[in-house]
Amino acid sequence: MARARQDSVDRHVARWSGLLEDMDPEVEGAVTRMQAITKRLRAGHHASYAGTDDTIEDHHTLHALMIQPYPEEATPAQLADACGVTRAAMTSRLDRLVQRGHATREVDPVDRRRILIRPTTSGRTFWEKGIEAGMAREQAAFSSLTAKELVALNVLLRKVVLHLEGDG
Amino acid sequence: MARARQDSVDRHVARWSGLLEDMDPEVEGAVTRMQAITKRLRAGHHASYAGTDDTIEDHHTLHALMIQPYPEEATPAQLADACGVTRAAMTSRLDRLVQRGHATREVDPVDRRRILIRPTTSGRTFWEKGIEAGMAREQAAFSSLTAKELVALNVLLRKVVLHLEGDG
DNA sequence: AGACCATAGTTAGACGTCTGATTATCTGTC
DNA sequence: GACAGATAATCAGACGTCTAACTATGGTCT
Repeated sequence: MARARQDSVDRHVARWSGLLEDMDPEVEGAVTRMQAITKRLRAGHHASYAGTDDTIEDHHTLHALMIQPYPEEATPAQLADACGVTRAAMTSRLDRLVQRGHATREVDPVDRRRILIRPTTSGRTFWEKGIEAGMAREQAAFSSLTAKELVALNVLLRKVVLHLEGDG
Repeated sequence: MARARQDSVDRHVARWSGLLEDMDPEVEGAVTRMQAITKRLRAGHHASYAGTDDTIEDHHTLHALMIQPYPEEATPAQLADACGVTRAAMTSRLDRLVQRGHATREVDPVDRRRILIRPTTSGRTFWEKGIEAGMAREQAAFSSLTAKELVALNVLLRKVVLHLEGDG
């Protein structure tokens, strides 16, 4: 039976597992690997916008807008929740998005405290191009897993996420 | 056979999988779940230092210092690599660490361009206390998985990491 | 020795996010 | 109708990181 090769995380965990007797190497390995994978993906996404006026944050905001139940309209608060950032952060994200012509701000005539954000044609084009490239990078990152392994991975991750979400 | 319950990621992926025909829901699910898990862990670590003068970054820096091959001595460049931040960022991290009495800066007498960082007694205490609490949070996050499942998870993640590391 | 390039650390300025305060609008109650 | 409290968005100030430029020291080659 072929023993799997060691990755950098195995070496990392081995180095300090001796110092800490109550450490679970499998937990530390899982945490460290997930951090490494997500960090790598984030760096890849970010790098793909280098040299342009747009950023990965712009794209993420626009993505949240496009997949809303009403895809042509959302409030800053909804987008902030969808993106997992504060409303203050969303304000400055929207400043950029509007300034670059990817979205519009409009006061809600029904409730004038609210602002309605809508994508422009330019915004939709930007989103579509970016989403394809982003998915390609993510699929490349997981190309070493078979379809079955990918399903198994999600079964395990889903258990963790459900637990973190409070077991509902 | 019991169908696993849906988590928020299932709903998230389902909502926009209709809009994008060339999306792989399993890849998107794995990416989104890993991001959710690491983000939650990061928030937990960060929150555990709220109300103190120390930060999770201080602790991470000190951790890198403690697990170096020569655990009582490292250069800023080594720590920056170990922490995955730039040297500029490490400079300001070390400013804080030294100012708070957790580490010392010393010019290397052999190569006077280099600075040697060493932990103080206070730094070691801070590291030990934090590492225990941090591991407890991580183990709690993965407590819904059995030991076998945790191993299986790492087998899958290791394949991904090895691939990202260039297959060596 | 002197010129040249590489290396280690720091500094300067920008960016994105955060917390907490502020302004404007809506809702419910007297 | 007026007032108190809730809600939506924004603003102000701080923090941590980044890139790029800068200073100081070490190594190499003629």
